[in-house]
Parts: sequence; structure tokens; C-alpha cells
Amino acid sequence: MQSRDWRPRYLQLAEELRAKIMSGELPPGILMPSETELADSSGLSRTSVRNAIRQLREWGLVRAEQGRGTYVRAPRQRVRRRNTERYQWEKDRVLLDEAERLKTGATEHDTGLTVDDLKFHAEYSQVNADEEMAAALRVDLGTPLLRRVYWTSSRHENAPLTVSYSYLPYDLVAENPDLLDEGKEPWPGGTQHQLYTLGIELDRIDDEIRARPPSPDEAELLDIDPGVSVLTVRKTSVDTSGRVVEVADVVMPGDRTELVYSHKLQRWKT
Amino acid sequence: MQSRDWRPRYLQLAEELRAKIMSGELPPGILMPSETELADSSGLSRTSVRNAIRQLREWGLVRAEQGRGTYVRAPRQRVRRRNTERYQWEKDRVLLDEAERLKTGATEHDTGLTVDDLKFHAEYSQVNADEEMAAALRVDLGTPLLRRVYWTSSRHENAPLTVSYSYLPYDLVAENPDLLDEGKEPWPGGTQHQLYTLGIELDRIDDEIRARPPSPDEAELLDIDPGVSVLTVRKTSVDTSGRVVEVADVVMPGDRTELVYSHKLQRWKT
DNA sequence: GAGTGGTCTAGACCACTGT
DNA sequence: CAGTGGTCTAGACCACTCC
Repeated sequence: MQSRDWRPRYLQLAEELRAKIMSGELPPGILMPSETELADSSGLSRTSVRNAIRQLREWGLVRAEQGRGTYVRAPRQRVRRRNTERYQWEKDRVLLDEAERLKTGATEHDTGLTVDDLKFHAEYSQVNADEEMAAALRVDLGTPLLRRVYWTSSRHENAPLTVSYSYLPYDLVAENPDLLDEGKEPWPGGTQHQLYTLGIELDRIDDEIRARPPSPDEAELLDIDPGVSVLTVRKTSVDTSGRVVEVADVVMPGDRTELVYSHKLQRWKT
Repeated sequence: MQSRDWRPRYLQLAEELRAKIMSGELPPGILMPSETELADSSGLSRTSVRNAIRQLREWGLVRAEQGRGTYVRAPRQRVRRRNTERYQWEKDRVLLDEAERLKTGATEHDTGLTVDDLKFHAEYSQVNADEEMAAALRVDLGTPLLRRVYWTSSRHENAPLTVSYSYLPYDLVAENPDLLDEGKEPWPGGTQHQLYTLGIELDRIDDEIRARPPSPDEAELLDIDPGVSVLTVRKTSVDTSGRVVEVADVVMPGDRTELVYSHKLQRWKT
């Protein structure tokens, strides 16, 4: 006789269901059997079935909706953000003429999608620097800042691919009214172009990358389960005079984002 | 009368306990009250208490050990890996003499800890390239590879700060027996120095960063809960002739790692 | 109103840890 | 051995969605 399976039964059920999802027997978008149905068919209690489903949710395979049911998730578009090239690419684009810039933005650069496939959202406000932002921007506590929140999503998936929270010193920006107009962002040209209109040239961009659990808001917006981490990039832009001109926090769903950095090394002297 | 708290009671309990941990009333390392005690004192069922504790575990605040109890975690040492500088720094070190190299390795460079605070572990084996590694190293399926697993931990925390899985084509490496000797790794000098002894100079290193749930082994080794993500870096080293000479997967606990990348931008022509 | 997932209870047995 | 966390059961009520 075979030795019995030693794993907990809820995990066995979770893996059975996972196999059915992977094989296409439970295709994306379909409503899963309800918890009571699964309990009946598997011979387990509803509690154990719920444990199995919690596991599937942590794996990012299903989404539960109260009152409606549990759905199999579509495999998500994976996004590669190649920041090393991206930043230089954005800088080079600044000097192109507007017709050229309008053709493609950075998200298309990342995803290969065209502008018709994408939806944009922007939201501006004025805030005062809290302790963290004051330190990041190297300004005094309470300094007025322009806060810009924006996200981009694919038309085929409702959830955004990234959400950005960008902060700039308000007085830096006040000279160019375009920068205060939500309708003018981020096209055409991106932030580097807008800074260019203020006579600012970037010298360096530093990225700090972390992983952390999403806030409830972020989980909602990015359509991930609270158990799935987000990847965050804090991007600090420094201009040629050494001043920090923008700090942006970019939040991405950890289950479908790859960040790519390339390092060219200096040659040894032979 | 106050309107009642609308949140689930297990979450209220989780937040009460969180507050006690944050305030120091439940200091790091201490054994928490057992689940039955908490059930009695809170008036909830053990199931609800377990839900509260699951939440605390996902927040990374406590660690449950079967048969022993649930402990409050110590806040972890955060590690900043500055890969942009690190790789060039490693390359520059190759040409220094051995006495100089022995003084510090890359982990000290990251953490600011001295060599006396650190413990090392290494483990070598020969494997054949699977589909993924064959593609990453651009070799044929089944090509013999040297697989090196190593980790470094602080003496004050048992869990490693990083775990690396490094793969090199075996025939590339066979010429230098030092590279096959676990005792000789990674000190002194690191991989770049060992490649130097084979006449190999690196030209470029690419990093691909992802976040994902840990495997059960990784959760165990890094001492994180299965609900806490790991950050992974796939580091691909390319030599001056364009050949991929090493692929390394570096796995780090997501709750205490920051990756830092710095980009110097080219100046506009004025 | 019927069905769904979210919360909650009061039990039970198990594997594992300490003594 | 007693105590711990891990699994599991068979119920219950709730808020929510859809018809």
C-alpha cells in the first residue's frame, strides 16, 4: 500500500485546484465552485476549504468577491521596467520636437503596448513636506510641495501597472503653469521635459527598491490580494547643480513586475 | 453611546497586540501569551485569536514555533545593497594585492559590519543546465555547471542576510582548482577575482529584480514567515568578449532589504 | 429570497517541545 | 508528562450581490 500523503488536506486541495487552473480546466475569468460545493465534493469542512482558497489567493491565482463568488484570475501582463535605459531615454527625448515625443511615452517603452491600449489618470494637489519628504527632498519641514499621483493601465486589464506619487518643491514648479495642470501630464514629454522648460537639467537619478505588503488602498487599486507584496522604487532626481528636484515613489504589483538595471563596468588599464 | 467598532474582532485584537509590541510592552524576543490564554483574556474563540496572530505574522511582528510558542520578533537589521557602486568596487579590488583584499568583503561593504561579526557558509556542486539556466547562460541544455550556494549572516542574528545561488559553466572554471574548493570561497576577492585568474574581465552586469513569495526552504533559512515576500536579483555577468560567464540568483528577505541603484545621466550638448 | 464569501464559536485530535 | 501551535469539524450569523 502507498504511504498516505503527509501534507495537510487543505494544502492538498489547494494544489489540486492549482493544477486545474494551470492546466486550463479552470480557465481565467471563470467562477470557481462555491465554498460549500467544494466542501461537499472534497469531503472537507468549509473551514478547510477556506484555508485552501486562502492559499490560492496568496499565490495570486484567484480573487474572492464578497457576495459574488471566487474567480480565477487572468495571468497578468508582466512588465519589465528597464530603468537604466529608461532614464537616459527620457532625457534624450526632451530635446526632440513635440510631434516626435507625442508618439510614445515611457509606459509604452516598458510594455510594448501602443498608446491606444493605455488609459491615464492624474491627480494634483499641494501638500506640506512631512518629515520623510523634507529629508528626501532636502528641504525644510512644512515646505509647500506639488504632489502628483498618476497611474497608467492597460485597456485590457482594469488595474494599473504602476502608481506613482511624485513630489516637487512648489516654488520650483510655480514658474511653469503647465506643471500645475493635471490635463498636461504626463504627456507629452514626461517630467524631465517639464523641468527642462524651467531650465533644469538632470544629472543623476537614484533608485531605492523595496518590497512590502500593500496598503489596503494599494491592494484595491492594483487589484492584488493583501498577501501579495508590492515592489516600490523611490526615485530621487538630482539636477546638475546638485539639488534634489523631484522625489517619486513608484508602486508596482510584485507578482508581475521585473525591474532591470544594467551596469557597464570600467575597463582595467592594460 | 459610542458607535461600535465596525472592524472584525480578530483585527481589533491584532491591532491591540501590535500596539503593545510597538510600545515595548511586549518587547522583542519575549514569548507571547499562548493562544488559549489570549482566547480567555479577550473573550474570543481560539479560531479568532489565531486569525489575529496570522495577521501579526503577515506583518512580520511575531514568529510562531510549533510546540514552543509565539515570539515577538526583533526588528531586523536593514541592509542596503548599493549594486551600482558594489560591482565596480568589486572589479577595482581585483587588482589590489591579497592583503588588501582580505580586509573586507562585499557584505561588510553593504552592512557596515566588520568581518568578525559575520559568519559564512558555502556549498558547491555540479549540475546540468536545465532549460532556464541554459537560456540564462546561453549554453546548451544539459551543459555541466558549477553550482555554488552561499550565505552570510550576522553573528547577532542567526538568519542569513542573503542567500546566493551562482552558476558558472563548468569547463570555464575547471582550469582554476580554487574555484572548485568550497573553503576558498568567497574570500579573498570574490568571484570577479577568481575569474581574473582565468583571464576573464567583466564588461557588464545586468540585474533583474523581482518580488515573490518565499519557497518553504527559503522561509526557513531566511527566518521569514511564508507571507513575507523575498526580493530576488538575477545577476548576469558578461565578459569583454560578450560571453555570459556567471548567472547568480540572490535571494533577500523583503522586509529588511533595500536595493540602491544610481544612474549618472549624459549631459546635453550645449 | 437565495446564494456567496467573511466572521465566529466550541469543541476535537495531532505533532512537536519542553521537563 | 503537560503545554504549545497546526489542523479539522459542524455548526451559526452576517453583509453583500443578484434576481
